[in-house]
Amino acid sequence: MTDQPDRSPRTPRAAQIVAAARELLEERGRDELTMRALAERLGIRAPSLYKHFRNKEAVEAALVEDGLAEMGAALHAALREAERAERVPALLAAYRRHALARPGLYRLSTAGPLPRAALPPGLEEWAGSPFFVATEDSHLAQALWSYAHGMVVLELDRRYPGGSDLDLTWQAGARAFTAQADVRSSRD
Amino acid sequence: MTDQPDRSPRTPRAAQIVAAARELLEERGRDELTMRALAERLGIRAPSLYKHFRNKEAVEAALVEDGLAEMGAALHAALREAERAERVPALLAAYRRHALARPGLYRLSTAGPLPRAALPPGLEEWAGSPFFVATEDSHLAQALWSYAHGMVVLELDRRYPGGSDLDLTWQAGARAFTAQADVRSSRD
DNA sequence: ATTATCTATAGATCTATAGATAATGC
DNA sequence: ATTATCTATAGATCTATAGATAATGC
Repeated sequence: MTDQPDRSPRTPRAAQIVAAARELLEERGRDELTMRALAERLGIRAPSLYKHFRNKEAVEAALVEDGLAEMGAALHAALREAERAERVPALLAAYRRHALARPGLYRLSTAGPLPRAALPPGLEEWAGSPFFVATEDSHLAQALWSYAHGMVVLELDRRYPGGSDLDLTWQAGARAFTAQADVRSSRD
Repeated sequence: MTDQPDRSPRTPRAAQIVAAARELLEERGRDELTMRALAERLGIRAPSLYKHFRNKEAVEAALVEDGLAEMGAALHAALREAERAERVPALLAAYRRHALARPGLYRLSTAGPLPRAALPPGLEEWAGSPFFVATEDSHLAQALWSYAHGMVVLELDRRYPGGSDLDLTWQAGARAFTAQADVRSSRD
């Protein structure tokens, strides 16, 4: 388990701007995260933001970076604390809890193409590596990640029929992936 | 396996508008599906569209309806043609192929909240019912659907690391869910 | 000196309504 | 008559740049 990759430091003002952007994102959603609204929240005029970030994309990339780093940290921590046999369910539980606690940031950092050029090298891989640790198989790891992501986005978008017991649905998936991970590791 | 629910008929002109909207959606993406661009593609002015659809939302709802109905038809057909033991992989293969063949429509009809009030009653349930048939368990069905959706959106958004062999990833998930469905049905 | 902010503004959009005019169907 | 279209336009936005001015740090 390697450490989180190095990240470029932010000036104090840039950090404040990102913090405000995040509040806006969570309170009002991605569509309303505009340079104007962001400036207003900070008590300045929109053009002033451009002295700290090149453009709106750069602000969003900073948010995505934070989203990946925080999710990665949560998943690594979950594995650290879990018994070996409980890795898959522990990982899924941490993924769900973390994503639902910051839905705006989760969506921003997972929907649409990743601004890979603007991210610290290795961060994306580091954030995803817990799935490999839990499954010990690269394809099963990607499948498990896809499952977790699908569950979260469908839950956030209220796509499940009313009355669905999603705890049980998460459990059903966890059982399927746990069983498969066990099968594969017992073969070695 | 019940039949597809009844849907309200469209006037010929409304059907043309929806067809043009769909082309626009696939060619240029959701952001560029505007009333202006849609009118231009039809050779008319934007205000004329409002004689056929109440607003932009209504046009989108018609697209979502088509997306659900077509996906449902594809999934029902896949089950009809599959051996009992091959239901889960057949369903997943049909889901993937269908979604990737019309990515714009897939995204429009699965991202964000469903405009349930504007949809034919029963359509949503009918489109999702193949997952229940394949798994014979409502929670496993929702988990399987979530997995399929997660795979598709991550593939469309190019989220998997370069060089990933997604065929193998789909297979790994199919095995996990097939095994679990077998376990559960052998208990009865 | 340097940095952060401001005002002013260019340049692009969008959705949707009101009322006039042309085309079509009995 | 009715329906489909048109023009004109209200009313809201956005992002981002240029150049001036105020605030801050040596």
